[in-house]
Amino acid sequence: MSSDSATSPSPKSALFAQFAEIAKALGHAHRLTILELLAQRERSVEDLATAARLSFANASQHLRLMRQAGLLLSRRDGKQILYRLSDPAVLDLVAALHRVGERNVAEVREIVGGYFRGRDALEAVSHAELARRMRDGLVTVLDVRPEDEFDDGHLPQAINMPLRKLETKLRDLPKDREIVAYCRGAYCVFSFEAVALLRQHGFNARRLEDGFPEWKAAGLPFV
Amino acid sequence: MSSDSATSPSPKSALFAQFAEIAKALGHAHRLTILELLAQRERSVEDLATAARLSFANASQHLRLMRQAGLLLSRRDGKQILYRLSDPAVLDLVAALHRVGERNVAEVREIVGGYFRGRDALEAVSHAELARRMRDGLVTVLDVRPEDEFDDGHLPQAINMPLRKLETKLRDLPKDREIVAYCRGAYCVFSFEAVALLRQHGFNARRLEDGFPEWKAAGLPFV
DNA sequence: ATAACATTCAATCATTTTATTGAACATCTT
DNA sequence: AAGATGTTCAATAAAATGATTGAATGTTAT
Repeated sequence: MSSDSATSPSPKSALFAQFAEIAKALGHAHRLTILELLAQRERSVEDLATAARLSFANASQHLRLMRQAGLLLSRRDGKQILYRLSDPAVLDLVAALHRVGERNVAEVREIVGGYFRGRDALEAVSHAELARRMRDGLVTVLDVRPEDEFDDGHLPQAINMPLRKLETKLRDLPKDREIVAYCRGAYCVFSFEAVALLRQHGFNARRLEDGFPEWKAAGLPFV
Repeated sequence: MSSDSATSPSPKSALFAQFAEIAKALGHAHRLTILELLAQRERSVEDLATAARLSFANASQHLRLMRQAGLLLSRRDGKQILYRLSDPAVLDLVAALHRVGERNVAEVREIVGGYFRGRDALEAVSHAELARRMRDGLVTVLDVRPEDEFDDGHLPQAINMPLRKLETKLRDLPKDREIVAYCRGAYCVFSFEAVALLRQHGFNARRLEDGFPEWKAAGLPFV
């Protein structure tokens, strides 16, 4: 029996309470959505609210909470308040969360295996592999995020075709080179949909395993 | 404006809801305490409840919640139910949580800088460094966790002296070799207290940066 | 100054969590 | 079979969280 186990008094409990606040701040689907959006780039409250389909005040509330927990920082730019991730470590934290889910939660495995993997018979490309193939000039890189996110930063030489416009622009893509489509992150549906559509039309397409934030975080070059 | 940002329907929201459940399961100081205990080894409900100073039913409730979230697994052994971490990825997740806190939460920096760092003027030893110094036979390794945790697994050649017994056993330790004390993890107070005590008595003592679970997770040998 | 705008704050209500209690269940011992 | 033990379950009360509303704040444009 480790009777003296919890004998340690305040400092550790205080720490753990703080860590718990951080975890709580991650503990809501809307907040995870907001984090994914902010992983792409700094955004205003209004912007985030509409993108995440939340009311203004509600988005503001979630943002404040995450800022207090240390996940976000904000700055004022004119009338707007712009939020951003406080630290790349936040991306790691979210990634760790994803990994635990994928490995240990049946529901997650089902969704990932069923919906995501089902649409994507071929293996996805890791960012390291994509970087190599880009150096060798072997691939066309397709960014299927919304235009504004593309404008704010994207992979070198990537072509931006938001999913909705993709079908009308297919003629601009090469049939003889492999196309790698990427998006916001591992669970962003855009790139899955894009690859499915491209394959239907006879293109040789694959998906980047993760997304733009991870590419950036890995220290790979971007524009 | 990325008006089509949240157009993606169910699968992603369902995923994020699942991930949020995992984060929620981390979002309570008591649960983080339980996780730290379980990082050492498998434990029964009763054991955990007393170690974490919780009522039986309350501990059971927290455990069930974490199991449902995928953080823990349980098995029956006779009358007892033994819980354990479901996956080393859970350790990574907790570590990522700590890192975000240390880097971005003022309160955490204060506690760590004030209490923990204050007691430990010298730099802590990383597990990689300790492994090297152990190979070279340069250090005495001191495990200051409770006896039962030591019995269930510890660093090779480590001597177990739970904090309460340390003062009475000082004569058994060498004054001419460096002593490295370790404990449950980075925020386990035992090793800080131990090093402080040892230094007071003229020993050359340092702390292992993290703890036994991290040593194990790094693939280093243990008994 | 005044108006318009972006965001936060405060108050509210519905919902979810937490801790406690005591009963119920499964397993072992006798 | 009966009792003891370890754990879970169900019910409850107190506390925290989430979403909505409308007012308040700080900024820019007129």
